[in-house]
Order: sequence, then C-alpha cells, then structure tokens
Amino acid sequence: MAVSEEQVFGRPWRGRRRQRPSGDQRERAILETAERLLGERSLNEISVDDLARGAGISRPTFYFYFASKEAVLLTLLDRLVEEARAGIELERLSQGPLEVVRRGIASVHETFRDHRAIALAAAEMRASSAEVRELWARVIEGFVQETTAAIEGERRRGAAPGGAPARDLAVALNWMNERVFQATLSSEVPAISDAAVIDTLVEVWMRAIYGNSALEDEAG
Amino acid sequence: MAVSEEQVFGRPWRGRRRQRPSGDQRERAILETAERLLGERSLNEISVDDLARGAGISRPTFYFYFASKEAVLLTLLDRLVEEARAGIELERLSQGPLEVVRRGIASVHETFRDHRAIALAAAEMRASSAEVRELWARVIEGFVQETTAAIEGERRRGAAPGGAPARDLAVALNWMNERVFQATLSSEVPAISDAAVIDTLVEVWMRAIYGNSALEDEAG
DNA sequence: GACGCTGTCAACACTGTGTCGAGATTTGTC
DNA sequence: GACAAATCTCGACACAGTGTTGACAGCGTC
Repeated sequence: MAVSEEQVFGRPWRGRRRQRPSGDQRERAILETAERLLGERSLNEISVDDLARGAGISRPTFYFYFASKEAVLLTLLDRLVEEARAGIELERLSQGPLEVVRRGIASVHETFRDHRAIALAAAEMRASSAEVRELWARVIEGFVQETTAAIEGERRRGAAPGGAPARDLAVALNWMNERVFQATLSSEVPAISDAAVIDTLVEVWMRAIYGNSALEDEAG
Repeated sequence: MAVSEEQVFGRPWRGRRRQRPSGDQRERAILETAERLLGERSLNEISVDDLARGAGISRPTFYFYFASKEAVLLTLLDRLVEEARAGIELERLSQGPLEVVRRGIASVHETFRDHRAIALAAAEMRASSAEVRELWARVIEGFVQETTAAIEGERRRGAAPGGAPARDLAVALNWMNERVFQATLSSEVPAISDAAVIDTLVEVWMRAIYGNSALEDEAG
C-alpha cells in the first residue's frame, strides 16, 4: 500500500503526525491513475481494484468516491469535452470559410490527440455505457448544429450550391471526422496518417459543401 | 430445458427412439439463439448461459461448440461479410460512376440493414475483441482498395480533379459510410434517416471525388 | 464386447463487481 | 478538551459470470 501511495503522492512519508490524504487528493489520485492506466490498456482490462490500488486505497473506498469505473471515465471525458469546446471558441476570429473549417477541425484534433487515451476509451465505452453514449451524442449534436447553420448560411448567400439537406450533410461530415480521428489516433487499419488527416478532412468538407459534381446529371 | 428445445427445434418431442440432436443442429441452434437475442440486447448483456439455454444445452456443452461468445459473433459476422461481398459483386454491371457508387453503397446498406443486430453487435465488439477488429479491418481495407483504384482511374482519365492522395480520400469516405450506417441503424442521435442516408452519402462521395471547390484558392 | 469418437454436464476454481456494517479519523462547536 | 457529527476506510460478504475438469453416456465398428 505504501508503495502505491508513493506512485501518486511523490516521496515516501517521513515526518510525524501526517494526517491521511484529503478526499480531494484521493479523487484526483483515482483520476490520474485512470488516465495513466488507460494509456496502457483498455477500460475493460482495468479493474476497480487496479484503480483503487493505484490511488492507494481499497476497493470499497473507491466506491466512496465514484459509483463505478464508468463514472471515472465520464468525469475524465467531461473535462476533455470542455477543453475541446474552449479550443473551438478560440478559433472564432478567423476569416474565410476554408479557414473556419480548417481551424475547427484542427482544434478538435489537437485536443483529442493530447488525451488520446481518454478519447479512445470513450469511443470504446460508447458501446456499453448509455451515459457515455448520451454525453457523446450531445457533443456531436452541438457540432452538427453549428455545421448545419453554417451550411445554410453559405447557401442563402449563394456561396454554396444546394443539394442534400444541410443537416444530413452536416451529420455525415461530423461522423466522418469522428471515425477518421478515432482510426488515426488508434493507428487502426486503414487509417490516415496524423500529418495528412486534417488536409484530407478539410478537402472533403469543402467539396461537400461548396463543390458541384461535374457529373451531377450524367447517369441516374 | 424441454421448453428451450421447443423454442429452437419446433414441436415438442413425442415419438419414440429419437436420437439427440446432431452437432450441426446444436451449432445452428446456438447461432440462431445468438442472432435472436442480439435483437433484444447487446452481447455484453447476453451470458454464455443464455446462449446455452436458448439452444437447449448446458453451459459446458456450449464450450464444446464455441470457444467463447465472441467466437459465435465472429461466425455470424463472417457470414454477413460474405453476403455483403456477394451483394457488391452483383452490382458490377452498372455503367457510369454515379451508378457504381450508388449501387455499391446501397448494396452494403441493404445487407447490414437486413442483419442489423449482427452489424451493431460487431461494431460494439470491435472495441473489446481483437479478432472482430481484425476481421472488420480487412473488410474495410478491401473497400478502401477498390475505392482508391477507382479514384486513381478517374483521375488518370481526366474525369476527376487532383487533390488529396486517393487512398486518404478513400479511407475518409469509407469510414464515413461505416459510421453513418452505424448511426442510422442504431437510431443514434444525430443520425440520418434511413430514407435519406444513401442520397446523402452518394452526394458526398461524388463531390469529394469529382467536385472542385469553388473556394479552392479563396483564403490561406 | 471393448475400443474410440462425439457429446454432455455437475461441480469446481477463479476473477470481478458492488454492498454492508463496524470502526477510525477529522472537523466543528461549546 | 470533550463530545457529536460528518467524513472516510476497509474486511468480509453475496453474487454473477467465465472457463475447466473429470466422469460418463450413446453410437458405430471391428
């Protein structure tokens, strides 16, 4: 146990009269342990006991702080989402549509890349946890609404041609980004290299929104 | 137990001298039970015991036929993939690129929609099973290679403009389809309606491959 | 009629989750 | 500085699920 505490709280205890770590410290220790372990293996392969030991507490004590390991991931994910949103806000000052799209995509990509472990764990847990699924759905829905509004704006001012309903287009483009980022971050195959992923996605977005297919009336 | 057997083998046993069901029957019963139960809940929520009981056997006997419940899903998925491939082959006779793309996408969509339960379970198990992940990776890789070849062909004959590397484009478009189908089949939010999903995807594909953005050189 | 093959399952060992209740520690109050 | 309340801690338990073992049953066949 002493060994585990050292992992998280630094140097071993020497002085006298040291109280036990506060609740906040413990909670933080659990979150840090979770993010560290997620870098090594998936949440399914991490037991509540692993998280508890990593934070220097027993398993029942873990349950004093979190209802389950999903709850830990949810807390981590909340932070990440907050960070991603903040990143996008910062990019609002850009000018032309190309730059807006590029910066928005790049910003999300950066945030996720900096916390790969959490992003990938979240993608994985979407399958089994309704709460993760709902949180994620809200995030994507937010992106979709902004995208839809932007497409409709560009169509109204005549800059973008008509075509599929703006929302359907927005949904398809946003899911594409989500899935492609996931593949790139996890080095799944097939994937796009980290260096090329932004350019590729931006190109598809720009053509899907602004481009007119040369073959629009060829066949069917 | 008798009740479970009736579920799968039809009418209750009456005659004399009936041998126990053959190994093939049992294996089929397990697969059928799995597909039926997957229509109701996810594979995580289905225990080996559920599958065994549904097939009228005990849990240890289940392990005589399959190494795990993942192995059952893998067998189901193998069939589905085979069916999807066959569907695409049938569409080879179409003429213009628009029709080729549309028929290819529609064919995959149909196959998956007809076995929603399996397709969704596979997407879910990609997270936790390396074997499912690898099988799925091979499937998508196949689509990507065909798409890449098609794009390069169209570029060579001057029908499609240059841009991002053909393979990167192909990867992005195929992941988009995968993710959008998944969202549509599971009625996730946000999703595209079943009726509009093909048109939307085809439009993005055509524009991404053939369309030139009107703003290509607008901003930075 | 005993050998081998395919099936079959009760009982076991194990891993992991979540809960309970009894106690220790800390904090606030007078 | 003592007492109560709130906060924190964990041993021990109940439970659900997985996968294995070993004994044994039916069936063809030489």
